[in-house]
Amino acid sequence: MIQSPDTRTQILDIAEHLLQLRGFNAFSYQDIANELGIRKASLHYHFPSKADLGAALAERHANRALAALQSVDELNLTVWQQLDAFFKPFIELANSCELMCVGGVMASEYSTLPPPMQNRMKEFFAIIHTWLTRVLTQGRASGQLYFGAEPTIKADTIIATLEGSILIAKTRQNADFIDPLIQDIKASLGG
Amino acid sequence: MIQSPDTRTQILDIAEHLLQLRGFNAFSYQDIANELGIRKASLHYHFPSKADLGAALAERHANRALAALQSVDELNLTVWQQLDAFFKPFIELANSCELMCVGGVMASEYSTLPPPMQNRMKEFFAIIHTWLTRVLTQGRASGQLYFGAEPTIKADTIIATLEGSILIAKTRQNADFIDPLIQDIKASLGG
DNA sequence: GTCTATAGCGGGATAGAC
DNA sequence: GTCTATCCCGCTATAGAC
Repeated sequence: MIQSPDTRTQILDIAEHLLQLRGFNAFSYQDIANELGIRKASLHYHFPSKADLGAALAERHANRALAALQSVDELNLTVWQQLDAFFKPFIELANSCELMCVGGVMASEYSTLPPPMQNRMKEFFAIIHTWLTRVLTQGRASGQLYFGAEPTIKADTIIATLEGSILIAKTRQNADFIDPLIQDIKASLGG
Repeated sequence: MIQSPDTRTQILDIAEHLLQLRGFNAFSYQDIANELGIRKASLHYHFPSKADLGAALAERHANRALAALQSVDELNLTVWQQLDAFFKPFIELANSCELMCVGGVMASEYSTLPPPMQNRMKEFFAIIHTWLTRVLTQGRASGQLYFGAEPTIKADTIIATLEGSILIAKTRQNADFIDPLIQDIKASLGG
């Protein structure tokens, strides 16, 4: 049975979409209120300040990433399936040609964000980097992956490439390059 | 003999720095005026609207990139030296741990930018992609580079990785990873 | 070309009724 | 929890003196 999400969750969902579309500094409580169909003053009941809203967004995003990667771990997938699961959300964002990664947009606005948002954003990147480094390390040890660099560096390269691909898709309003680019990443891992 | 740049150029220089530090939507005419030591109203004499200023910034950046790459072409460098020259500005931005690439920050704010800025930003990326694709194509044809993907895709991968690296450095406030990451990119080209 | 002064808008945020 | 009403602020932009 599906119950409509509570108001707080709906606010977070709308805010997250606006964050990915425009960035944190370029959407307002008014924008959220318009979409949700309530008055902007009411939003302050749920999130007293925009910094509180931003911190909640960043925290939810880090928590979701951690949970999603732990779910992947529980599925007994092959290394290549694990990597595909990791790539998937980035590929979807690139294919949209308009949405930013929540982590990426917070990184690009870093210096203007309230400190709690900055810290949660760092957590997000630490989570995905740790996970990917571990998968790369295990994959190479088991002989399923072949690459020269240190796993921690390879993880940085891959995450940078995925984040950058989302930007490139926006600059071009076209994501035809994304599938062959993913193949290129896999080739660099011996795939 | 060094003459101090004209006011218009000084405005562009200050605005560019603020753009790289905070993004286009997060700096104001007041910020520029404070740094330049004149009143914000005076800025409108040089750039009637902020959209005009943004368009001038984006155009100058595209022109500079084109000129810089043409200069590299005239130096009779080896392919690897050409690539190093290409990587250099991205590496410097990553090492700053706080400045964004002008192109990258415009890409991340794309949907909120005035159309002339969007178009100049696309030009910038087209310029660097065209140049890098050509160098990769020639380098492989001459046997100096070895890689499997299409040169146009390899160029996308490299540009995405460089743009993403700048983001990663900001998330970590540390760029120790950047040199080995560059080595990893070179390794993917047979270096 | 730079100044003062100000218009006009939209932002985040609060008070208090319901 | 949501409303109306309001406050204060900073923003872009303009008018007109110098």
